[in-house]
Amino acid sequence: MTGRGVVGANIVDPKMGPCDSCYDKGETWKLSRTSSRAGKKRGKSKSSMAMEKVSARAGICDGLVLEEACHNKVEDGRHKLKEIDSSKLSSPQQHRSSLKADLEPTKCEIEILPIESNQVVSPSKETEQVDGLQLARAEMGEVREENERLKMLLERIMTDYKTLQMQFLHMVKQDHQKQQPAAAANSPAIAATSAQGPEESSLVSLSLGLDSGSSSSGKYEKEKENHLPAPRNEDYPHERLALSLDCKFDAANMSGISGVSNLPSSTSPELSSENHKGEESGEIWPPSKAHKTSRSGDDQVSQRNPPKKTRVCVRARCDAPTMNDGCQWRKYGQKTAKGNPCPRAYYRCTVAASCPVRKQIQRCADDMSILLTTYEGTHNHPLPVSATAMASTTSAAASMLLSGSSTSGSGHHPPEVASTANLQGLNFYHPDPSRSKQFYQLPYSLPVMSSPSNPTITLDLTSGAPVMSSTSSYAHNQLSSGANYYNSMARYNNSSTPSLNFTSSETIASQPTAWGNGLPSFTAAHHELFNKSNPQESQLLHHQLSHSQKTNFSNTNNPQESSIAAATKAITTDPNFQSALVAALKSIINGGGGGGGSGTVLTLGNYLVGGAGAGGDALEQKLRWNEGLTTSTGFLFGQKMAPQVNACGSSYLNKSSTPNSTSSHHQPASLMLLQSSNPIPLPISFHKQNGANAATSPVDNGDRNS
DNA sequence: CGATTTTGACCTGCGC
DNA sequence: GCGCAGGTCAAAATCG
Repeated sequence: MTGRGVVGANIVDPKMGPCDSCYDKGETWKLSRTSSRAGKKRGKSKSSMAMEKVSARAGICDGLVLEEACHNKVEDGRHKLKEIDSSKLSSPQQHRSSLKADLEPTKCEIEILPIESNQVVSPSKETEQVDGLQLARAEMGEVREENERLKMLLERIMTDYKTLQMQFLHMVKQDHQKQQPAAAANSPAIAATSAQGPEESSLVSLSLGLDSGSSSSGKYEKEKENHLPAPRNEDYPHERLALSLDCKFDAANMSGISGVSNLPSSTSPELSSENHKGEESGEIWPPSKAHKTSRSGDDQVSQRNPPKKTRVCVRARCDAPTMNDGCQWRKYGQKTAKGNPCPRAYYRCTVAASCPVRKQIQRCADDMSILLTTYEGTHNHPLPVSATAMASTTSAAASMLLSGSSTSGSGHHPPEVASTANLQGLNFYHPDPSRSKQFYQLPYSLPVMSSPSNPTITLDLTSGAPVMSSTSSYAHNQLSSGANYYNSMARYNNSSTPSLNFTSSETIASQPTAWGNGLPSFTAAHHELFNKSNPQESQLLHHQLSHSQKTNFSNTNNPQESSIAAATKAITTDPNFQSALVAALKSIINGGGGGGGSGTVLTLGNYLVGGAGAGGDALEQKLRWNEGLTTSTGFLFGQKMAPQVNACGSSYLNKSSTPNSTSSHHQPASLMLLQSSNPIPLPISFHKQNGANAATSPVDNGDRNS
């Protein structure tokens, strides 16, 4: 659910496909004319491997159209491998011909064959060829693994697609049912025994005014992914509600209902807000902007950029003027907002000229060390790797916002009940009750939504701040004020924690309307992490945790403790899990760090591991597991840290300061992997240490803009 | 010199 | 209708 846009950006990169493809093709043809046979074969196998990858990716990008082709490739490769193995390859010539048949595209084969037929094989060359064969085999193995991974990805996408399809069909069915009001309204028994089956019927009857199909399907999807047994019917009320995570679907449903568009489901805040806004779908941006853009053509804009209303506010401790989220931003305005001495800066994304994403940055009035970054919109371009974490996070948060609004349906919960949640280990809440108008308020039924102009959801990333997502916390915080806000959060954290992280099984008891039993919640959380790593590692992690949770969950009276114990056990005792997690972390660091050169420190709770200059290997070496570590969920985000404690020393806070003066103090990045446990959160965070080249790292160079 | 930031003016929505 | 506040624009200033 999270980071759909991000994933899409990575996979459906319009630049990547063609470029790679062309390059690979060129390499293939060039290598086909070289004299070194082994090299030729290696080159060819690589190029063909790359071509296969490209074609497989293209299959994904085309929305599974080429799924069958990918399957065929995989099967074909397997078949050929078997042939190679079974033939025993009596001679080098046979080796070559077999490999050629396996590895080379037919085009290249035509060129090579004449050369081969005229060649006399010497003993030295023979060994060379054997080496080449071994290399080729290894490469084939890589190709096969890659194909397997792609296959898995395709399967997952197919699952999503099927789920979507089911939901769509269900919606259509519901529409039909609505058109027969007499039968539907007067005979609930009929509905309960409809062809949808007992599960879905129960879902319908238990619905809080929402389309049930989407959630149920989404639930099953999650169940599938978790390899969990199908839940019992009596669990469905919880699970039904827990499905608020599947906001994409709800959003899609809503869009269908409102007739806004036929766009596929998306987690994009714009789309969601569009759905919320209904007939206001033509509006893109705050009024003034919308008016101006409408002058240049409403239709164009509305098609290209859905309206942006949903906001995601990231609240993080950051002494630097801005939080590095990986994107490039250009400041276009600054305003002193009422009630906050610190001015608010307005940025727009400059990665793409037409990108509608904007953000606002402002210091928290109560705590100058806290930076409030409000994102609005979704990037319409491929994102830098370093930007995907934050993008996916905000997207997920926006999704949660929307899902909350959709699942609340005809809900009767007080606003504070719905206004706090925890997504992927993040804390969502209204940071300032006095300004609640601006912040996330769940509309209680779709048709009569009292949607604020800019519904905002806040992610509390203030490291060290307690997890606060409970109703009581918020209620209390509404009574609290100012600097005591977080203290009150800490105090009330223990009472009930309907958070989404997998430690919060207590949710069931304390707030059944929140997030269900925690297992799927944890899945949603750690998927974020897993998806950034090797899928196999992801699966391993996934399996380990799921299994541990399943095992311990039933044996403990306190589900929360059991979850914690399960995770702890999985983390601390299982070397596979550790290695997988290390690999995942390495993947994140290498792929998403974005800031070159500086060291990486892994923190588990208060436990520092790694050090300056620590790369992946160093991380792996130094990774140790803190006994106090109770959970590990998978949220990632980029954050800028600065050693200099100068809360308001940013250029936009102090005119006298210059970008140089601020950027030179930046630390390249901080990756926060969190999450926390109850009662005391133990964030797992990566801190890019202030290396000598920090100031010249790519991240730092971009900081000036962000 | 181009890109970016600053900053005052302007526009719009909303509450009274 | 008026004033306020949020948001944006665009010319000037600044930076690399």
